[in-house]
Amino acid sequence: MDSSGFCSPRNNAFPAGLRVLVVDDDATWLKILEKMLKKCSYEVTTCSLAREALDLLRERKDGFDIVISDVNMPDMDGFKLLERVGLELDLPVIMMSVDGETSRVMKGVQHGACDYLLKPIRMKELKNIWQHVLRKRIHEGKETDGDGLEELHMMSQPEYCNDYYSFSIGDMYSGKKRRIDAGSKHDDREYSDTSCIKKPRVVWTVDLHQKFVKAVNQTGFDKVGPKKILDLMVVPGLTRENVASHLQKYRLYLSRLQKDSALKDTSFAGVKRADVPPRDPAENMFLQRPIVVPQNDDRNGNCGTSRNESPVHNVNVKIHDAGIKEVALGPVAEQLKALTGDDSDSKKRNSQCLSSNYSFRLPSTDITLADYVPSQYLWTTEYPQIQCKPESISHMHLDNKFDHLSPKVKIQKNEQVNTMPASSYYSIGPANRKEDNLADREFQRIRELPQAESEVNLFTIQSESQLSSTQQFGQTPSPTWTIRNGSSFAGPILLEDLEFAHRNIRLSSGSALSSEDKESLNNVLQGVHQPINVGIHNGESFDCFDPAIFGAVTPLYESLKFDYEFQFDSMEYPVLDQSLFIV
DNA sequence: AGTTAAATAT
DNA sequence: TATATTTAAC
Repeated sequence: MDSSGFCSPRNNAFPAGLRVLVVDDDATWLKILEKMLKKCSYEVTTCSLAREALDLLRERKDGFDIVISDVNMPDMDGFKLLERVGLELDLPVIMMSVDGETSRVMKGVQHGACDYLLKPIRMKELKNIWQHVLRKRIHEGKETDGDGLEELHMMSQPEYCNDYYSFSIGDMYSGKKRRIDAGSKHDDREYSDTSCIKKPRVVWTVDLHQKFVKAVNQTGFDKVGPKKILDLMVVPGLTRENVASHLQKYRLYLSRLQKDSALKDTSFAGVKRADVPPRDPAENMFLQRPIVVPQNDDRNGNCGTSRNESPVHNVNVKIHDAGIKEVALGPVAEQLKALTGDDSDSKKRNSQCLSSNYSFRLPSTDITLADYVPSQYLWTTEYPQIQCKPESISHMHLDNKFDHLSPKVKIQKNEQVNTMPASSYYSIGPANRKEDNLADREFQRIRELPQAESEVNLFTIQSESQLSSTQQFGQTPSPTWTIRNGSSFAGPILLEDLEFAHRNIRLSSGSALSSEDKESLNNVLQGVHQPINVGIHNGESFDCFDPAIFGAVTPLYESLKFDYEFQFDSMEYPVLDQSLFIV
């Protein structure tokens, strides 16, 4: 009604401040509640004494919209206060206490409490208290038009204004206000029923996911829980449930990888993987490394899309001052087993199976990238950092000014293995160009190869560069890479396959390819469902960040493990889309 | 609180 | 239709 500020026209602007009076003798709780309520964009007044509260309410008759009061208070029973308020002011009152003793709750309700909250109180509970105000008004038939309703509706999506954080959940909501204009169509039931309040969906941007992974890594993979991650992430508005959900998905993705790799192992006749000395499971976290990408003009990290567009397109990527863009790398398949171990003593066993040596061998023929690269895995980042999912390829073509630099690679849509990121965006961009003689030589070689042969050599060459990379790491070079034709890949892990393929694509197109080369690449990558513009451009470097190698390179691994800001000298060790798991 | 699975939204 | 995310349930 008019008496309430939050409902009146003058308070049209969001966030509308529902005026809440909090009464609690416990100063700590008072503080906490105040903070939480303010986060909800409410106008908060606190009071440590029931009598004081009563006085305040009487004094400012129309100064509050709702009262939240603790049950146990020294000077006056919370129920009494409740009674008084109900009698004198007819304001909705929410009672709260630490215990949920039925009789108390009952009493509270009987005395007219519109709700009974148990401490600790969650944000979402507070967030929705406005409903009580509205409901009461509606029931009293005092609301006139839908004016107040719409305003209230907006409040269901409070913005968390916190200067401290670079972004808030509010920013991540897909269509922040998408529902508002549709408000007129909603019927009253939606507003009077608590269960109808829809929670804005959290969009797991690259940025957010990075935080997530970082948190996971900080704790230790086998120890993390949603709560811990949530705390570590420090993202206002994000809930434990959100994190739990993401974690679930993450694990699912990982286990899928594992399963696949296991399958491949089985079909891997003859060659057996040599187990490496077990390491601390805690070590077997996701490998994470920044992908360093030269940045052109897009410095704000919003790649190619504006806030208004579908959230999925809104990929946030951290950009360093130097104009470097980095994207978190996801997990390496090899290390997944630790995660998904379902048995009690999984730790021990995991530590053993985690880091195995890979020995691929391979026939160097009949390779079809299409067999190894599900379309979902295609990264589509291009120079002026444009990201899009496969379905949006056409857009990208339109947008990509550097289109001509990238060969059009067509990839066949594959089975749905490891499709963690159906709607994921890979930001695999070109790494900084640093002199890589080896790479140059290889490019050169590719260019010189006859077309037919070059197809085959894509892999061979890769294997060599791989080898050299390994050596750079001070590793014992891994055996020759081998790829079988057909659907069975000699390698142990799918992720690797993908990465491998990726690398090869990049390798093959990383240099200024001749038209023949492009053509041949197209031939290799045939079977097409959707034309994909693989974001490749000149100066791309090679990636040698391979699990096979990594598994054995403890030192390096260690150095990377927790260091996300670490400016990886990635020019040498280009990147892999471990960011596969970007949602 | 952590997980898992069902329900929804996109 | 397939996924991503939220809810509910264990």
